[in-house]
Amino acid sequence: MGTKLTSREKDYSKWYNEIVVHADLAENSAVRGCMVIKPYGYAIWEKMQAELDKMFKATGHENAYFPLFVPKSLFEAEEKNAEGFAKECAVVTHYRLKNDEDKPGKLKVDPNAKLEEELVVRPTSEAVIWNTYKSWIQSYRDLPILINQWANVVRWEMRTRLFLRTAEFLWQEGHTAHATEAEALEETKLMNQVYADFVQNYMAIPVIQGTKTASERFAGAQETYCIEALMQDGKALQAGTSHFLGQNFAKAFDVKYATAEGGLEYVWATSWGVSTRLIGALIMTHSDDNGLVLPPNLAPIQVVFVPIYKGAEQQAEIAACVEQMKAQLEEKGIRVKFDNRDKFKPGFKFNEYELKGVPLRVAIGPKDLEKGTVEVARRDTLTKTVVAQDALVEFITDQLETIQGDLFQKALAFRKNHITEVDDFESFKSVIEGKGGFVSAHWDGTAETEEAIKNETKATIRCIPLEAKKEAGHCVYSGKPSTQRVLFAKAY
RNA sequence: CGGGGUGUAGCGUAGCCCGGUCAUCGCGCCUGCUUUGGGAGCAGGAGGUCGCAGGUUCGAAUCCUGCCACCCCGACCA
Repeated sequence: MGTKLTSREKDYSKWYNEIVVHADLAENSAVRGCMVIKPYGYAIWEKMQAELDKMFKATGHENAYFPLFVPKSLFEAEEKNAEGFAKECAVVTHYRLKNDEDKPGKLKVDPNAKLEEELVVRPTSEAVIWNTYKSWIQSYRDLPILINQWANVVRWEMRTRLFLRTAEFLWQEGHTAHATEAEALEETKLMNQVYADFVQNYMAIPVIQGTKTASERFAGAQETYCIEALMQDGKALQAGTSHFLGQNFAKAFDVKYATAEGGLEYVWATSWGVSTRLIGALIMTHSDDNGLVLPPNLAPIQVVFVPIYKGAEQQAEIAACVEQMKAQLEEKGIRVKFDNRDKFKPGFKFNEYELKGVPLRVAIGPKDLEKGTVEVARRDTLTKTVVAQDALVEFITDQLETIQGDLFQKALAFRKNHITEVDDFESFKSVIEGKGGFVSAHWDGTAETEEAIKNETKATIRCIPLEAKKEAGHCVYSGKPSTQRVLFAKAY
């Protein structure tokens, strides 16, 4: 606390970091590239987990847990997947330390404790899971398998950033096995839709659903569906992916099932995941220079009461009044905090909860006690309204819903303003460099063009939107014919 | 791994070019009094091997050498 946030225009990255740190969400740990998620940040993640978990269960999935370590031989079984992740794997080579004879009090790796086979710390779990599925699947009666796991994974990224790209991160990964291609494809699309619903309805972040180009696809996937969000600085963020894995993993791990007709077939696979990166998306979508702005559906605290008083007697009087209102709100399922700490002044608390993004703040002092009112302040608009105490529950219920909707609409309007249709490469470059956001343009469908554009502009194809209308056009780079527009942007 | 930069109290920093009361300031922390409707004021106080190891010098935070760590840009990326 105590720091005024830097302006976004000057230094977006610093602005983001300050919100994360000062809003008490997370900080860098002593371990390179890793982050400590602090209680308030974790509470947001828990809320996200709870809502996602409900949605997974509602679509027929169950939770399970698989090991952190992947023996190298399993890891390399699916070649494309292994190749894609090889450069960022942490590897366990030994299982014991011993005293260092040369440096008293220090330890060293015991060379005699070298593992026969190295263990890869999972960057994703397809390999261990498919190796397990092999023993679970014999018949069509065993299918489908619809499993999700909540876990941590490690990807040894060169450059890290709190929430957006940490060396270790928390996520969920769904791994399903199906008898038919059509069913697996349906599952892939279903989970893409679940993600879109969650991110839009709970996080109030508008997303574009689409598929990835071959070069941006998940390593080992035949098709990657994604949701792409747009941050306030005009850069795109991949918010969640759902992969159709075809029979790649079934073949790599030899997972076959007996069909009803007596044949033997490889099973079809999907995997899908979202991570703590979503918290990063939340921050960069809604926050302002006063700090975090949380959508009511996810806020760990939806309403905070701040008392204003002189002396213990008045404090007690106000506390009694607040407790009553608090109970009424909690009865409606609203998450309420009463900050009755005597060590901090009201002004300090006002700023603190703004920094933390609590959607509504209720201030109550002697004047209110007299008149039977309270002052309600909205975090997103920073506006204040005086409300009668007996109308408070209704007012707050209504406001929470309004804020949720307004946040989404505001972000949606911003995104609409930042999707620019472009038909020539000069405009393409100037939009990417200047205004930012998504550029909707024709593309000839080749990896070469995609690569060339990336090299010249740093913009990548974020997705081929599911809802793109078919229209004849010419590739913005090569001039070759194209049938639909795709979305380009600079991305995180 | 290529290119650039930085390491001074819990955090953020001044000083370094030009060696000499230089260890500076802000936030935070502790104590006391006054305060409490938008980040309180005053007074007092605690806290530092100036990244590490050498070297030059009468004298090094400052100059030289070597390490180490971190940050930024690139390649990679949920």
